Amino acid sequence: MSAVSAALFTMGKKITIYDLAEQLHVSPATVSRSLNNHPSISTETKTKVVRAAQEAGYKVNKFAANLSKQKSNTIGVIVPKLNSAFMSTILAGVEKIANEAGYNLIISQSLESMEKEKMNAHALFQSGVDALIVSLAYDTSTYDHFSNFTKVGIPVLFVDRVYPMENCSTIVIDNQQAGHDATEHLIQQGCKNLLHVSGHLNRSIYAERLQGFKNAMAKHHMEFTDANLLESDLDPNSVGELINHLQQINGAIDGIFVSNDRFAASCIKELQKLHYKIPEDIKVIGFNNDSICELMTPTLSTIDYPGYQMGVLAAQGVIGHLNGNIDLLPANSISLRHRLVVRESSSND
Amino acid sequence: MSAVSAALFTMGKKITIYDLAEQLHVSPATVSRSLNNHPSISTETKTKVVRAAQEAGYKVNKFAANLSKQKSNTIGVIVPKLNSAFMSTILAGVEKIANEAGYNLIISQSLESMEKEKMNAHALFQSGVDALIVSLAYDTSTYDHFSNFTKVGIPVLFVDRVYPMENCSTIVIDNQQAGHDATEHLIQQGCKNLLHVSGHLNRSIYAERLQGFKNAMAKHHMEFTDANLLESDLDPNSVGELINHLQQINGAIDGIFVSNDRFAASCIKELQKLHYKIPEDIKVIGFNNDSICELMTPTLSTIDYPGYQMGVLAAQGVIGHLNGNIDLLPANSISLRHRLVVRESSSND
DNA sequence: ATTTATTACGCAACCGATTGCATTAAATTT
DNA sequence: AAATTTAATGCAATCGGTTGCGTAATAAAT
Repeated sequence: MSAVSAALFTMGKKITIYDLAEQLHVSPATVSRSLNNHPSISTETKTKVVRAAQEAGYKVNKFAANLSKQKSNTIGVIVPKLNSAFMSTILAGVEKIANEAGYNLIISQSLESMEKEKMNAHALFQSGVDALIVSLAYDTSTYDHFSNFTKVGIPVLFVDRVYPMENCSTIVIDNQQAGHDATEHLIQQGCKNLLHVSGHLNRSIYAERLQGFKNAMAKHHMEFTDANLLESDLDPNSVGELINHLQQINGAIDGIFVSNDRFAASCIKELQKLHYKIPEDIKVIGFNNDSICELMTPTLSTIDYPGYQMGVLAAQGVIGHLNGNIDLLPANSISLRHRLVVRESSSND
Repeated sequence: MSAVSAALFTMGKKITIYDLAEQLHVSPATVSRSLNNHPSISTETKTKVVRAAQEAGYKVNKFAANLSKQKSNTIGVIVPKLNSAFMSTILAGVEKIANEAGYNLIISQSLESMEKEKMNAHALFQSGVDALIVSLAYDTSTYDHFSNFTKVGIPVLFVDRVYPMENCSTIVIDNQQAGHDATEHLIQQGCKNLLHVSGHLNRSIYAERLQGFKNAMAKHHMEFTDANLLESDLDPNSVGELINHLQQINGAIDGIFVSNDRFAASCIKELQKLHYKIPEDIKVIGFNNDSICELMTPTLSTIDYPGYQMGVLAAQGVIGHLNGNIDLLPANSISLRHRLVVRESSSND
């Protein structure tokens, strides 16, 4: 390292391509092209420039680069809640890929509110993200706040909590089949009187799981009535609703399919307090394969749900599209495989 | 909305201050100042400009604004893992405040590796973040990658997994006191033979908790030996080490203080498999007050740990500093209150 | 040796907003 | 009425890269 550049470096002075250009007696254009490995620059000058840049501790000014390229190298993400096991798993997958590809992530949470989701979407739009990955809030019912993006060609990709918008791909699992599998499992374990504890049915994932539940019942000649369904916000504080429901219908429920492991865990805990034996009296199956499943007593049967994979795919999808590589986004919907995981809470022995 | 601006709007054409300037027969400077509510612009023109901007669907180009202001309105965050209950809780707090204050968050995870942490730090530096919030990786042992920031005056704030760097504030709890409290609780419950399962001791939080553990033992005239300590990576797969340790020391451990609820849960589960009764044979206390504590059987005693608050404070700290409001950053260290939570896993009855 | 391709690089406009320094017009003071 | 403030706005440079187009120099073709 030369004395001069060492001095500049330690001084923390931000050096620009103009500085390099001057130092090397070439034009800023040449410096820029060299740094970006442009074909029309000789290998000789290229290496010269690159080395000088290194020595001088040169960093591109992203603002300037973004401005002229009209591209931010940033992906926006909106999730309902950051502090949810499942969502943070998706995020971990997204981050892994984005980071490897040199993309930044701007992450925001809607806190399950459409209003905040809108605000986040606008903020991200302003920030000039190159793509948007979204998992919808509970109560989102209009979707205009995403059309800003699609209108100007910014890809929007929905993950898990999806909505079928024009030109937007979705990454999901086959929730209906999964719901069916969970339900059929309970039936096969001998349950005669089923209950499905669902999330808000305006979110398609829950509606589809319910449909799977109904299908499985029908398949096994069981009649579905209101008594078989409890729609919940799946918040731990709402466990009381389950107990109320059980008392109201006054039927001996012997199998419960809960659309979420966390809430299933809370339910089991509460049922145990009321001296129900799980699985002897009531068999329970959850959804997600949260790490909590194996830590509970009894361990919780569930549907394994590839959150990390979904995140990975989402990131690969948008980045592949942006970079013009394998472009998954023309695909309307990508559905990942789920898996029934049988544990103690639904087993007979 | 005029026909012209409506047309522009639907066309998705990006309109600039120059467009507005032309349309209104004023200079771009006036438009810019009006939009930024600069005092030297008459109220009349201000409202005129603002309204026109609204109608035209004008959005500032952040790249350009960032470039000229040399400020990104973005805060960088590096956490060890996104998909950790505790970290995502911190993040939720950070996001809440940042979002309210109009700041974006660029989040990245080090995956407990110093190398990735370095790369993330550099990437964030490149991205021109205005501030950096960090929770350190397990194996981080050098800290130069943060001095780039401090050198050019970008505030760096450590949360939870901290390191005392020149000019960097930290947000923590009193880990030593907390470790002491947890330990003393076990002693008061009658435990005579303690074990502390710690995380890597090169992370100060774990070293401090261990110190608290030692202090409590000393206070109660118990001698600390190697048998009383198991250093672990706290990964669920490492539960075997605990069992090995118990067999090796061949002493009837009757109280375990685990430095992390998740791992405590795994330990309890494993101990139960080996027919230990918790709490009768062995009392256990964890750390964090993870939501899992209340879902386990037995419910897990722990130290309540204000993760969300830490996130909130971290964000408020850097933003307050950046905006020149209440500036917490001169404070070397901010310590939040912890709380002993006694549940079944450590109770006598 | 002359013409035609290639290669390597520089010029200068551009991306869109910000801001110090005039400048003009209106208001106030002397 | 002349001089001085004050208020409101415009000029033009600046932030740091990027990139279309032109050009000089060298190589290849005729």
